Amino acid sequence: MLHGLKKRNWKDDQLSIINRILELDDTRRRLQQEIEQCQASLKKYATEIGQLYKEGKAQEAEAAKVEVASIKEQMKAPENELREVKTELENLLLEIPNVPHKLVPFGQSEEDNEVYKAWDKPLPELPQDALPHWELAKKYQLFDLELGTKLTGAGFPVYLGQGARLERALINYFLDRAHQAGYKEVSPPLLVNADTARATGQLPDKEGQMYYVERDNFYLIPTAEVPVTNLYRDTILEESDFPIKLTGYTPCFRREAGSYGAHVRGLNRVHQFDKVEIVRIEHPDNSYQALDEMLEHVSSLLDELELPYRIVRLCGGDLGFTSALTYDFEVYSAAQKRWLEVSSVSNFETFQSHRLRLRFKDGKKKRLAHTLNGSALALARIVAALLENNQSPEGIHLPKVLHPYTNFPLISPQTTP
RNA sequence: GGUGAGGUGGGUGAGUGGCUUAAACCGCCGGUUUGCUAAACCGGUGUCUCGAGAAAUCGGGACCGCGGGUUCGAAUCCCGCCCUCACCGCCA
Repeated sequence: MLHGLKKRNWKDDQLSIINRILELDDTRRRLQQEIEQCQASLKKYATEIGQLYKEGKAQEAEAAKVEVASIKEQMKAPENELREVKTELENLLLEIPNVPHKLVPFGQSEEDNEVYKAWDKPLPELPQDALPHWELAKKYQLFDLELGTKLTGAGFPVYLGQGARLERALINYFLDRAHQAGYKEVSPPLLVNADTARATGQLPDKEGQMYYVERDNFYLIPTAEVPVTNLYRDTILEESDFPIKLTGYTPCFRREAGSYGAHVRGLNRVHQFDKVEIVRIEHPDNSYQALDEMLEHVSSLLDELELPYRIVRLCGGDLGFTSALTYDFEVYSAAQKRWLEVSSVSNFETFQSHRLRLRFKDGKKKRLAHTLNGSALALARIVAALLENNQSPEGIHLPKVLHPYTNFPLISPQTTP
């Protein structure tokens, strides 16, 4: 475990909190035993006193009460100490991220991520006058960022006409494909309470990333992962319930403080975007096979959309707090000449299920299940790449697989808006 | 938003201070009987946590929506909160 945490570039003083936790846990046990012993004798006295009163031995009962009072007095100190120890312990435990899987490479930042599956065909080349997607959006009136700013603020795009229809087409296409792959569709609430946000690990780590509705104490979901995975909070499954495969479309809301400039132009980074998520709850023995299946699923979507992509394995420095192993899918955006992250597929092992109290019966024992999820897919950047890579003098050609969904094969000024 | 009624185990549901170790019924698991199925009968049937043990298991503690309080003793009494249902108001 310590070796694993070093992959997250933990310094020695951070590692020492592990020792502190072990120490606190010992104290906790000792105090708990001490208190429970007292409780046991209090229980005995209570029945005894009841008995004595019934027999009319009031004097003896009074004597016993004095005894009880002294035990209670004696319990006070350990009780207070236990409360403190428990609080400190819980706070420390919430600070511990998931332990990276053995495949996770060492590294500081996304620079150190490992290309797991490269794009082995030539990358598309566009003519010199090729436009980035935010220019194309203006040209064909597909979405409008300034209108969004008027309604809300920066980072809330308004999709219009063919842009809005393309958005809807992609959602339906992704949902249908997930359905075909055996995922059960869920349409969850977009606001969740703090318990829900904590169980999937958004709280306390990503507090600042979520929009918060103070009046009702609700959080706007940053991803469908949160409500969908939480369907199984406080659940005990049978082994025969596996695998559990869920999918859901939701808008996702992210405050995304930080990072400005060209990289966040257009749809590259927005506060609200649409996403179809796939979630799996698996037997620990099968979770890595499930992860591979999810990679296959996402790959097949990108193949069908005819987008060039690569898969990278996140290094320790880039790995999310809750994840044990994450693969990112990056689509090549020809006009921007850069790779855009469009999907992130992760195995959380027992990290979330511990907080979810999501277990299954393994014979007589109960064990924590494994949870996984992945974007399949995130819309905004897919739209960006589709627009840029498929631009041509006559318009933007959409991949065949989308035609039944859009009812138009080409985006052009001539197409019905 | 207003008024009222409620929240008990997998389900229904009894339980107004100690006889509750939460009744009873249903469900589920095991067994007996029986050509098979069914029925009947018998036994078992929660979660968390601490300790002992190689394990089966055994022992302690907590848990009747959540959190406090009263009491020697709380499912039961008191206070706060959350939620559900019904009706009214508003409304896609």
